[in-house]
Amino acid sequence: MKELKSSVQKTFKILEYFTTQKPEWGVTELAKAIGSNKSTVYRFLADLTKLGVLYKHPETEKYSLGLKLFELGNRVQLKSAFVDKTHPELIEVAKSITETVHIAVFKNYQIFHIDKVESPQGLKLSSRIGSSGPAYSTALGKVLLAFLPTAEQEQALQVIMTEQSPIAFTEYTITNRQTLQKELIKIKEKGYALDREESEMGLICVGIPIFNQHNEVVASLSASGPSNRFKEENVVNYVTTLQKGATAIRQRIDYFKP
Amino acid sequence: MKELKSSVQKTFKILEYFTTQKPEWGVTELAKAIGSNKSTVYRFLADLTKLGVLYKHPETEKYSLGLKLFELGNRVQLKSAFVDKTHPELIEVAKSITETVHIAVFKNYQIFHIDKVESPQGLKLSSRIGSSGPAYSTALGKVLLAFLPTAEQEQALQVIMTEQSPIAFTEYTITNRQTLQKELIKIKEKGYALDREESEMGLICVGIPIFNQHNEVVASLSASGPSNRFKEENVVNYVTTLQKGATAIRQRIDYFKP
DNA sequence: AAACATCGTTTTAATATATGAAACATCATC
DNA sequence: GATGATGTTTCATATATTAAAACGATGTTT
Repeated sequence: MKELKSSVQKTFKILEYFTTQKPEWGVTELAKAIGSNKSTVYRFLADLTKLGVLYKHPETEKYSLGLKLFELGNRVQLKSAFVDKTHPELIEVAKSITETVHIAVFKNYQIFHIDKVESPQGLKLSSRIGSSGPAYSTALGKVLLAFLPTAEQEQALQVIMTEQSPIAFTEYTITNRQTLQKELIKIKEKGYALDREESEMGLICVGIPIFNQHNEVVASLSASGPSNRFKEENVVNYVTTLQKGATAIRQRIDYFKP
Repeated sequence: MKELKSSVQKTFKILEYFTTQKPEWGVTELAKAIGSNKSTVYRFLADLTKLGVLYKHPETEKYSLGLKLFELGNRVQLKSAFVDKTHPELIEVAKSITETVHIAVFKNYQIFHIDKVESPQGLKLSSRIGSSGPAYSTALGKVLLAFLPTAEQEQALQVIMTEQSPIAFTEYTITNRQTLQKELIKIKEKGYALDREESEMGLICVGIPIFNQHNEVVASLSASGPSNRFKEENVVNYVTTLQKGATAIRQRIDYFKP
């Protein structure tokens, strides 16, 4: 904590420790994890709790993220001006496809999941809304890359290949720049991206771009399911349904740009 | 800003200024509004932007709430352990009722909207997820109050009547403690609350409680619509459908307590 | 039941960080 | 090209933040 200059940074460094994997922390525990003084962390937690940013469990005395963050999170424009407007359409698409449907945007050279509607069927994905993931190994990511303006795509590929040093999650993951570039060209031609077990064995995914009324890619839409259920011959139908959804979304979001 | 001691408080005081009504701010403007120095606010905004908590529009140079808050907001347990699990059920209820459906919890003696599914029909409410509102003038609020343990209800009524000094939004709004208390008893007997234009003229609302597996009220569920469409004879049907939803939700949330 | 841990909380003086006035930069508009 | 409105940087000063230590409460071990 010595390296951090401003209290603002310290505040959010603390909040970042409250993850899905570890949503509850005690003072001492957290101070140890952050490598900071106990009383310093104590004061931060106390302050944040008073504001409702953290919640202190009456019995366990452990802290977790509070309603204030839920409140602020819902005020973010991406949520109020995009997700809220597109969600009903997502429900429609999911109903018609009967597989899990996702929307993602491109952020920091990664995909950022902003909404999903889960398949009513047993097998589901476990992606979290508000979570990030690699762009190179997913249909959502590849399609976002494919429809980026050339200069931006160049730069994105550069960053992905150098700073992220792609990991082969499965034997099908594309980790090579040339291969990815060719794939992106093909995606742009076909209008959709396919991910056949590139990020996880047994998982298949189709993704299409969502354009705003300036014809800029603003997000991508996907359907995904287990490989045994996700038949080759359905892909065309999925794409058609997704595109119908994308068109409807386009009407609703005006000139939105994330 | 002089009165505020910790930077944590200053940070969230700043974030609170980014509302739905005014989601974008410039430095000078915001400094004036807060009553603080320009360069101080500038540094806060710069720090917050670097962290992704705020977003600085490339052209307008204005600041707005950023994706980091969306991310953190989705990690709040109420969202990940409650809303995510209950949302599909909400969709079902809304589909079957064909009116807007809401879920709220009780917080700080107010109702806190945590999820909604809008009616596909033209006329809609404009409540925001993550927003608070009075408990005494809504079906969601009255039903939450009605099923509170006696001691807590006492205290809640006390706070509401003294600190909130109820406002008569319409001629039907209950602003009197005795009247409200009688109403709560009736609600508990009947098992549901009705709001006939008590918070807004032309708006009718039915609400029922959601219990967890310890039989504690954890939330309330409502259907609402314009008075011309919302016929008396449908209320029973609505209640039945809502209760079916509440039962399904109860299964999914285990012993959740907000 | 005494001794020992472990946790949250409070206190303190030392110091690092936040502050605000002023100057500067950039951009419109007049 | 002067004027006024932005955002941004600088710097001495004031002040909030820091960390060690002590405290109190609770639970665990011997």
